[in-house]
Amino acid sequence: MGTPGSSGVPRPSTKGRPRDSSRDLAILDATLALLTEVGYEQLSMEAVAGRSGAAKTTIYRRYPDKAALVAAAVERRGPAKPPPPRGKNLRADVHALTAWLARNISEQDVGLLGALFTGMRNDPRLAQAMRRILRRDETAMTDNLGHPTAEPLAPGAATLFAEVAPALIVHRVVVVGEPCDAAFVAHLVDDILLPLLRRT
Amino acid sequence: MGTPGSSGVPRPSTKGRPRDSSRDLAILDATLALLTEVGYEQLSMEAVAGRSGAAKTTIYRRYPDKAALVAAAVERRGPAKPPPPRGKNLRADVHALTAWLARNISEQDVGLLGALFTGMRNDPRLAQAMRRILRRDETAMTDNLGHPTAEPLAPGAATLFAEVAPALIVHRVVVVGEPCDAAFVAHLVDDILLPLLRRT
Amino acid sequence: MGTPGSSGVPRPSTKGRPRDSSRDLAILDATLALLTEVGYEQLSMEAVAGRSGAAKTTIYRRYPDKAALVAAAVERRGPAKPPPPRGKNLRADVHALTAWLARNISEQDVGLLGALFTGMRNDPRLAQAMRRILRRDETAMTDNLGHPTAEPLAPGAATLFAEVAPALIVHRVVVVGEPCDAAFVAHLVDDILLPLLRRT
Amino acid sequence: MGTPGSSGVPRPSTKGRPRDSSRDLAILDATLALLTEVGYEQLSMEAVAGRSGAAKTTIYRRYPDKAALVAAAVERRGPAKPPPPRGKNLRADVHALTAWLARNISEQDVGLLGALFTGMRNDPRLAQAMRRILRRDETAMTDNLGHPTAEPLAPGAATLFAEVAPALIVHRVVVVGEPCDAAFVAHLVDDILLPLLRRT
DNA sequence: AAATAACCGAGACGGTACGTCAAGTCTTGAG
DNA sequence: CTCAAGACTTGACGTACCGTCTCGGTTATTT
Repeated sequence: MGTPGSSGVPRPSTKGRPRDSSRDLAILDATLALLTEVGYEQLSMEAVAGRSGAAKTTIYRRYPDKAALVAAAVERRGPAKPPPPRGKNLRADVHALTAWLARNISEQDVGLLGALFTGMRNDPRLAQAMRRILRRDETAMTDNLGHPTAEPLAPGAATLFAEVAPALIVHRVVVVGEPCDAAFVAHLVDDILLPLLRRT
Repeated sequence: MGTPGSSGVPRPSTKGRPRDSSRDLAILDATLALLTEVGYEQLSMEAVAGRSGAAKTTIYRRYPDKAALVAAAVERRGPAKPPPPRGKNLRADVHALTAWLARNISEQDVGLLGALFTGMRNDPRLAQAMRRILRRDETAMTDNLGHPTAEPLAPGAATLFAEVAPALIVHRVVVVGEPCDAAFVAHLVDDILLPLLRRT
Repeated sequence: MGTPGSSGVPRPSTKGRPRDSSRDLAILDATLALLTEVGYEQLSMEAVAGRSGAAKTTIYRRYPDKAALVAAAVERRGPAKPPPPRGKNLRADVHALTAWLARNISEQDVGLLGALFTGMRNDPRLAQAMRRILRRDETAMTDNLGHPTAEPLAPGAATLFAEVAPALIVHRVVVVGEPCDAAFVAHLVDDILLPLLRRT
Repeated sequence: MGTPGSSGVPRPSTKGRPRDSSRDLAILDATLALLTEVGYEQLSMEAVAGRSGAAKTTIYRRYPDKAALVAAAVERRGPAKPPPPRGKNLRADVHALTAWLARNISEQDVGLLGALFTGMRNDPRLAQAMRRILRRDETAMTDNLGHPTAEPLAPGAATLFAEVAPALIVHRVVVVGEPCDAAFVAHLVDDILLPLLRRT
């Protein structure tokens, strides 16, 4: 991908002036900020350069194009930690997890989806990377679900949760166009998720 | 929106030379064709003009910008008719409906989502229009579900189906990035949809 | 030229509804007004149509293009009458004539020159027409010069005056870019015109 | 004006990639060529870009609009050198100078006048620049007139020549619309210029 | 009186060119 | 070799007029 963390291809090349790592931060910070401000389509490389104080060359030396830059910026942010389950009450745990997920997707992942669409057409490998990031965030909660065994769950319940909950939240935000408020989260938990987790 | 299909408000304006409806067709056809060929982002007004044989001004007279053009092009296409339920076997009916929905979304609605993202930032009313079209397609099947009563369903089952099935299919295509093949449809029907429809 | 006054080619055609002569006036008035307001280049047929209340078709039915329209508008204005010579004092007569000419050229003919330049490239016959109008205005004063014989003049003095005076005034306004004020007129009369008229 | 030739103000800006001077040449050459081929009105920025091989943005980076581009193109051409006076025969000197001037104006300055008219309305400072160029060319001959003193001349004779000769030549070409042939030059010299220069 | 024909307004149509913006590449000088 | 700055090509944007072409409707003359 050409990101600094990647190992092989783009040769960190021991000779010459070393890359200024403060530039990495500035670039990715500016990208994230602009991404949430104006969205993916309206985000211009020129604006990233301007805000970060870096030259366009410096950005293009690191990332081959806009989509890669956005991918790197979002990847760096890292998977936010989901709230740990209390373990006593299954509904409370699922509800907390769902609410946290709804907030995360609404606030952060929407911008990513724009990048995904562009990337899908231009460079399948890039689309793959975007998907990996999105999936990483979505599946981050799988591990913590049902561990302390509040209640016996069907086998594959965690996987099922990780499949259904994000899908419905994304659909709500993007296609339906209404916010993931408390009522929606409750509906999601009580009418869809819990029946599936218990009965499967 | 000013699209030809809209009633009343934008004054068909009896004065002056009437619009050439063959231009409408040519423009929308070219738009749909290019949309599926190159996707929303790569679709340029210049290309639409070129392929349709219409001048750019003729397009801009009808639609204020690219997003409105795409919205109109997709709206015209109309909601494809879902397969009618046989009524004997609930699983067979749900499966047929889901498979049909998966095919439709994979083939047609993906391009729309790109338009939706751009429209969300630029013009909320446009985003609203795009959502309306997407929802219209998604809810088209609601009416036909469970009518001949193959099996007693939970109240609100149809609504629930219209909420969950499209969400998971879109998520599969866009975020997961894998095709909605037979195995996935079966999984969707047997592990998620049928349990919800029967038990709620 | 296609102007209503012209005799031959475009057939006033006795059949059918006759042309509305009020449209002629409105069109030519609007043209003259816009010509002085924004100049020849910035004058658009659309603006003439808008201001005159006539449709573009109505204008193009009368004049084949912008240059012809402007030519007709200026021609209609007609040659302003130069002041009659008093006859007693040659210098006074020449001065009055020159001052009148300077005013006329500054105020009216400047717009024409733009049309002339366009016409020169596009349609030599049109350029010819523009020149005829300009020359008609310029030579209008020839007849009245020196008739009551204030002073014996060289043969061809009137022709010489009609050749030199307009040339210097046009040059002053267009190329030098300074106004034809009293000082310039006096210089023109005393240092150039009178010596030529008396001595040739 | 921001033209490359201007000193100081517009910051040559030592930072960044310097402007490619070969682009300057290509652009101005193409402009001059097209100017003489099709005239000012028909000269399009797109054509200049095409012929010069430069992108439109490269042209617009240097010149704010068409008139400024034309001004720069003409300015670069520089004042053609008038023929040096032989000094023996005043009439021969004046005739040579006049013939040279007639040729120059007919061939080159006519296109400039079109630019001047547009510029006059759009930007007075630009019109000023165009006038400066035209005047520079016209007054280029003043210095060489009468220096070797072929014959005693009236004071201010050179200035008078620079005022009258160009005016009559421009008028002949533009307004009268007839060529500055040998007969006209002779008439100009013998009937107008020499009497003025000798007697004033 | 009816038919015909040219007129008129309005405005759509295919074009050409405009001047702007952003993308991604290239070229300088400095470190 | 990196960095900031900015010039460069490319291609699309949305706008303004051009000159032509329907429309529905309006006068006139001719049959």
